[in-house]
Amino acid sequence: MAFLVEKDGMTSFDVAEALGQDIKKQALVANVNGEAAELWRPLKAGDSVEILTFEDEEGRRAFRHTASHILAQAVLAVRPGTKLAIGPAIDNGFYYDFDSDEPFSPADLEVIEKEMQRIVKKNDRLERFEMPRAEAIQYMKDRNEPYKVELIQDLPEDAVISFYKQGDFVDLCAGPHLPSTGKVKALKLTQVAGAYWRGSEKNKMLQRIYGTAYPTKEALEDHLRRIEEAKQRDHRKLGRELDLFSLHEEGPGFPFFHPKGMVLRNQIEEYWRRIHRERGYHEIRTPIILSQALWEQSGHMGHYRDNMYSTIIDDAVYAIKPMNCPGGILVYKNAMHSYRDLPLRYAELGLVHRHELSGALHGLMRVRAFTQDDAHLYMTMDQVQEEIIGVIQLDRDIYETYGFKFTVELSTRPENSMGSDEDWEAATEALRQALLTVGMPFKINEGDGAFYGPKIDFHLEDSIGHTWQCGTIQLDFQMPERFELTYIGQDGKEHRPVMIHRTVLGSMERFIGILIEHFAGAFPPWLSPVQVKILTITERGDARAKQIAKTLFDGDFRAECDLRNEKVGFKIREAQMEKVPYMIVIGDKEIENGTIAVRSRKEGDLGVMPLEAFIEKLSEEVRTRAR
RNA sequence: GCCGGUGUAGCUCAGUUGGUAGAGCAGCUGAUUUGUAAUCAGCAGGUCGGGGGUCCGAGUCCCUUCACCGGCUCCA
Repeated sequence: MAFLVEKDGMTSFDVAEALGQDIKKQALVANVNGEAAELWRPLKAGDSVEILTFEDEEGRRAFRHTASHILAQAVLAVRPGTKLAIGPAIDNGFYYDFDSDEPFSPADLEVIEKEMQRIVKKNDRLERFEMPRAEAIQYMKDRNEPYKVELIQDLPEDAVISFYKQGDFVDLCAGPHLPSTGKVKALKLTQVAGAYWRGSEKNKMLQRIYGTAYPTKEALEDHLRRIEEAKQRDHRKLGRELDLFSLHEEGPGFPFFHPKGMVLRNQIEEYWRRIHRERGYHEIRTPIILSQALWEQSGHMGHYRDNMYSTIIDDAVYAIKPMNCPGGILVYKNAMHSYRDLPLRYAELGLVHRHELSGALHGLMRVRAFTQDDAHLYMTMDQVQEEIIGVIQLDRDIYETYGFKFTVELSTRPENSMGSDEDWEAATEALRQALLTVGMPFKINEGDGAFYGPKIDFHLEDSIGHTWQCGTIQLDFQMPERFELTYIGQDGKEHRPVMIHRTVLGSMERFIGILIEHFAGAFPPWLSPVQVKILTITERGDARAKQIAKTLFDGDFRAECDLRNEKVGFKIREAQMEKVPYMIVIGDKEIENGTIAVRSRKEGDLGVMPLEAFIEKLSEEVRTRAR
C-alpha cells in the first residue's frame, strides 16, 4: 500500500513507524515514487511511499544484496588483499565474485561465515555517499580495486556514482540497501565455484562464493529443507532407483535407456504420434549421417561447426546431424509441390548429436545425443498465422496433459539478422497475432530471436517450480532461400514457401528427465512402466495371479506378478518403492470368492472388488491420461 | 573447455599418523507359506576409476589421465 508524504524531511522510517510495530520491524527498503530506495533517504512532500518487506521481490533483493556486501566485508577481513568484482542478489540468495590468489576451500567458507555472523551481530549502519565519475574512478584506483574501476568506466560520463559503506567496508553499488547489517538474521554460504569475470571465458576466472539469507532461522531452515526435497526427486537418483536409464564412462553424454525407461519413452512417443496424426502431421525419418556439402549449403558448417561430429566415408567427409532440418528439406525437395498441398507438416523424432562441453553435461537434461520432437511446416505467407495458432494449441494441449503450467515468450529481431525488414515485420506480427488470437499471455524478448527469424518459446514449470524451455516455434526465411524451396502457385509459377521449425517437448531425453522430477518418479498410470503389480500371499495364489496377469496383458495393460516366497508386507513395500500405481493382492479369500484386493499407491487399501471393476477403473484413467 | 570438489562391492557409505579392505541394503543358498511399507540364518561379492611415481610397504603421499558433482558459458 502506498502513502503520500505530507512534509519535507520525513524518511520511510517515519512512514513505517506510523504503520505500526509489525511493519516497522519487517521494513527493509521502500518504494519511493516507483523506485526502490533506502528507508533513511529523506523524502519530500507529495512523495508516494510504499514500505517493502521480505515478502516483496525488491525487498528480498535488497536483503540478499546487503548479505552479499557482508560477505565481501568478511572476505576482506579474513583474506586482506582480495580484489572485489561483483556481488548481486539472485533468485534464492546471492553471490560475490572475488579475485584471490588462493581458491576458497569449504573450510574457508566456515571461517568467512563466522566472520559474517560477527558483522551481523555488530549491526553496523549502512550509509550511502556519491561522487562524480572521475573522482569515483580515482577513489577505487586508490583502494586498488581494478574491477570496480572497470565497472565505473563503463558508466556514462555524467553519471553520479554511488557507494555504500558499513563499518570500514565500502563498495560501489547502486543500492538500495537495508538500514543495518543486523537485519540479516540467518545466512548460510552454500558453495564456491569458478566464474569468469563478466561471464566471458576470455577473461580471468574468479572465485565465486554463493550463499543465501533469510530474516529468520526458521525460513532459512525451510529453504534448506526444500533443497533437500528437490534432491530426493533428482532425475539422476530416481533414474537409477527406478531402473529407467544409465550413463557410462564409455559414452559420456550418451544415455542408455533400460527396459522400464523405454516403456515410459514409448508411451510418451505413442501419445505424441497420436496427437500429431490427429493434427495433420506426417511422420518422416531422415539419416543421422549426411554429407558435409549439405551442411555447407544449410549454413551449419559456418555457424555450428564446433558442435558437430564428423566422420569419413569413402574418402568423403560426412557430418553427424546436429539438427533435422536439412534432411527434412531434402524430403520436401524430392517432389514438386502445389499450393494445394500446403500447408505441409512433416514431423520427425530425430536423433541428433551435438558436441557439448564436458563440464556442461548433466544427467538427461544436458546430453550429447538426443531425440528432438521436431517438425517442419511449409506454407504460403497467408497461412502462417493459422499454422502458428495450430502449433500453439498443440503445445498447450500436450503440456496440459502432463500437468505443466507454462509461460510464453516472443523473441523479436536480433541485431545481426538476415532477411528484409518487411519479412521480419510480417513474421513477427503473425506470431503476435497468433498468440493474441489463442488468448495466450506472453512476454516479449526484444532482439532475442534467431538470426534467421523470430520465435516463440514455451517455458514449462514443473511441480517444484523449476522452469524449462521446451517448445519453440521459429519462423525461418533462410533455409527456403538456401535450398531454393518452391511450390507451384495458382498462377502456375514457382513461389518460395515459408518454413516453420518447431518442437513441443524439445528433447525426448530432457523431457523424460523433467517428467521424472515433475512426478517425483510416481508416474500416472498411463505412463507408468508397470501399471499393476500382482502380489500373492502364498503360493496357492500363483495360478490365479498368472491368470490375472494374462487378462491384463490381453487388455493392453502392463502388469507384473510377484510370486516370491516373501511376506505380503514386504512385497507391498517393494512395489510402493517402485512407485507402481496399483497392487492386486491375492490370498485364499480372493481365490475362493473370485475377487481381487486392490491397493493404490496413493490411497492405500481400496478393498475387494471384481477384476472387471478394476479394469474399468484403470482403463478410464489410462484413456483420459489421468494424473 | 575453465574453476573447485568427489571417485572404496550393484546401491549408500566406513576405513586411525602409509602396515596389505569393512558395514547395511541388494544378490545367491537354505529354512519359513506368511493378509497391506522390511521373516530368519548362511554364503558370495572389491586389481580401492585408469596409468605412472615415492617408499621395505600406498585405498591413504606425489604426478598424470578419465568420469562424475557444483558453478561459469551455451542451449533442447
